[in-house]
Amino acid sequence: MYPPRPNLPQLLLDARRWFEEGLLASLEAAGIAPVSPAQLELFAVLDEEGTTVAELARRMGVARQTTHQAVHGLIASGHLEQVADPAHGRQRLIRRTQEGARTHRKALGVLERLEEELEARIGIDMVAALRAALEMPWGEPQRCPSHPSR
Amino acid sequence: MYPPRPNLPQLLLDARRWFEEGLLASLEAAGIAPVSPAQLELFAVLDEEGTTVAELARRMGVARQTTHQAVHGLIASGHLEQVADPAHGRQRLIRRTQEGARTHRKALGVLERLEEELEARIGIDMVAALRAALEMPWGEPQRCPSHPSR
DNA sequence: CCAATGTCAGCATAACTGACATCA
DNA sequence: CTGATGTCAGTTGTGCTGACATTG
Repeated sequence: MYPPRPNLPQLLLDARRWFEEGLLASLEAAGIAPVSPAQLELFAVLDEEGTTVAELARRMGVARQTTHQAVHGLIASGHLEQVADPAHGRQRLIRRTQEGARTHRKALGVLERLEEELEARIGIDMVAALRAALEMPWGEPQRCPSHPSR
Repeated sequence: MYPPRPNLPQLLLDARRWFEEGLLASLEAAGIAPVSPAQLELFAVLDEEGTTVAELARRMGVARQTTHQAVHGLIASGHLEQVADPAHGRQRLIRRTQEGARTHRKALGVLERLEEELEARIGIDMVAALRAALEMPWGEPQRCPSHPSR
């Protein structure tokens, strides 16, 4: 074994991949119109009433422009639509279309299944502990000085 | 709150970012020659004796070509070197240079610190539980049928 | 011949920054 | 004017696949 103790970032990435792969494979198998990982992440931060692009960007923690790109793709594929916000002239709300809602439900369902499957594999309390740790507020990623090289 | 219960892939990604950002910021602050995230991941799977590119690729779970790219960059920046494997003519072993070893140690040190910092913030047993859950063998990401749309 | 390896080249995705017009 | 927003454009990083020569 090369590292006596695998590093956390690596483990986190692997875990995320596990979900991503399962999700994409399942959606594809279900004949859902192809949706990219980034687009799926976008669905997760949507709400019913409709939201602005800038707000979505904040929720995802990425730049406005990045979100814009993903939204654009989903509008093109018919999952989202833009409607003018009656209250604020300049803003446009992003909402799911019927098809978007269908895909969204499907995706959420698959995630549920994957989580249950994981519970079956590593134990329900393991998953609960994982969730609990991840849901805690970690605070800012702080640059630690790391002064002595060892 | 938009989603009553944040989905795991999202949480995993956020957690990974927390480490990534802290690591990169710390290394930059320490005046280490710039290393990309992917290159850092590469360091994690290196060993002392030297390894082939193909082996590194397997350890990282990415394509041989992807690994080759990262290795190339690290050779260019003086962190790695290629030496011919005396035993197998066609293979070339990838090893750290002195500077590579220095950077590696530094990176590992920073990760330690970050993990300790996290323990201080969310509790040492939370982190232990996180590690435990992530280190379990999750098995294949399985495509779950998810037949009923609701 | 076959399989594994190292390598080059091209492509897709998703993040970023910069820039700019618009509107409250 | 200022600030937030929506949008276009360009760039970078990182993964992929395809292709091919080499070597055991």
